[in-house]
Amino acid sequence: MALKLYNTLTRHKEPFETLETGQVRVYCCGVTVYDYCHLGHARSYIVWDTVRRYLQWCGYQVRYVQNFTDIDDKILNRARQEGSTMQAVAERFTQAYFEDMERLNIQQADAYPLATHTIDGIKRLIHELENKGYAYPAEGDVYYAVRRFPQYGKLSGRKLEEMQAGASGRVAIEEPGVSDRMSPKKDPFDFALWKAAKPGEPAWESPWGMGRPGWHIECSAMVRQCLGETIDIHVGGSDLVFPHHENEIAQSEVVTGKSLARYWLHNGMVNVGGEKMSKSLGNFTTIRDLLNAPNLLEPMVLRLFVLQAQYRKPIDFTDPAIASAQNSWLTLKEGLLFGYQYGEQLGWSDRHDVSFGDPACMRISTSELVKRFQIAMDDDFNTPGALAVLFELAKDLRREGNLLIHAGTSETDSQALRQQWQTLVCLAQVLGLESRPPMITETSHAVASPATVSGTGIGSLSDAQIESLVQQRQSARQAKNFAEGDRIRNELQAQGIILIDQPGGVTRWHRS
RNA sequence: GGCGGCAUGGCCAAGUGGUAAGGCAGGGGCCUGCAAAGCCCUUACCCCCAGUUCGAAUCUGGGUGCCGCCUCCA
Repeated sequence: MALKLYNTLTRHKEPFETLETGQVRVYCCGVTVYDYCHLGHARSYIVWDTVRRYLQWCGYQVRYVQNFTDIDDKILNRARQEGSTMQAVAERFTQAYFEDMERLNIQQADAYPLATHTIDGIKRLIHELENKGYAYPAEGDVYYAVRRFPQYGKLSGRKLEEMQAGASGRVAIEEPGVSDRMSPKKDPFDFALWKAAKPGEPAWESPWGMGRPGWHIECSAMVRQCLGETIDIHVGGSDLVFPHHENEIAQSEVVTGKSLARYWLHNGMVNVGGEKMSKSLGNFTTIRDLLNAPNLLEPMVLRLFVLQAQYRKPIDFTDPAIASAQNSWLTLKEGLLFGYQYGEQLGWSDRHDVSFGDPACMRISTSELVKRFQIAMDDDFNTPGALAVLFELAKDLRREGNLLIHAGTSETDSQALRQQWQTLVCLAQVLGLESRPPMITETSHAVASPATVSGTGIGSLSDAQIESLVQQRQSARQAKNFAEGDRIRNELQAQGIILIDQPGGVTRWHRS
């Protein structure tokens, strides 16, 4: 049993080996903070959070670093539009990022370096590149001379000769007189390490004049500063493979003479109608738009939606897909809440302990199901396979719960059920899927002993009123007056009271 | 044009040589006055063609279709 990961660098699944025993250093490319995060971002960070959780569960000590790009043309444009400043825009959307991620149960990184706080490291790196002859200044900019680095293209598997500069259609092919400023690049594939400041833009002093860093260089500087010269895992969206990660490698490896990362992992895109969700296409939905009114989607639905596909494959964001995930989550949630709902009835004496329901305090056996979960996750984080295990546990628990509600008892051993529940809670937590009751009160047994249930909802019937109506219905039914009996049941149902007729003429009830 | 990826039931999705996990949605039956719950049953020629093999969704070759990247990107 050993973890294997698909490494973009080699295009193979490889056994995972750490640089230092028991320690994993991970760098994740973060967002440019100029707008709210959309579902593409959600997927990426849910996936990497799950990878991190799994590594932790396997016993690794994980150091996880993720940057914020807080200087960029898009941020400046937004600031200009709003009559605001780059810093204000960046801070606002950084805050929004944290809010969104917290809802999705994404653990905080160990460090969040900012581009604007890494200027010294960036300048040092550029300087070293310049000294080694890989960077050249031009009109206040500094460029990386891509053709000097023979290994350029090793991550994305391309050769400069085979690429068609400008094929994406986004870069104006430079023709004399067309652009207002001819690029001073010596080669179209060269990229900017440092950009000369335009009037009025934030700028830092440097040996090349007032300016600001290019995009790619910040990650090279941050990895080096926060994690060291070689890290275990570098992750990000598959759209970053080229040129961003390729450029990071070119920058870092020339300076250090060492590999930047052992494993490169890339997540697949979120599609809409078969096309990539992106800002430029305008087909994006922000995380908050999906989770806030009017959708009021539980954040775990989004998490589940993402984890139901293998992380490298594209997923299609559609209404039916979300509806399906929503129902799936309901099933899982019922299982996760099982202990809270039925623990008392099953005689779990520690139900009111603070640690009840805390996965950290649970001990799960190495059952067949846990092994299956592990085998799935060990295979390049096969979360759909892992989820199949969770569903088996949850569905089983749901069945037991139904039997407890409807029959009042279950054949299954209480401790066996407890083991199942704890296994589910623990494994679900590895995937970041969690649910706890909104509040636990002494009187919140939703089932089993109606007399102790307190009706607190506005306009709800008291227990005595309910009992009385149930009695009336019993009488009607005994008199074969089923119309009246059904009328009373419907009336109660409208108030959220569910009646269950049992063999022997006993009617149980509970609030839904 | 170059590089890479994908194609499995109504929808989603695992599975990389031995005869198809799981989720969602549906159908039928038992039980029940009706419900609820439970139980049982139920839907796949794995894009096409050729090949290798005792045996292929899984390997090889050739098609077809879709997607991503080729300096904004998660």
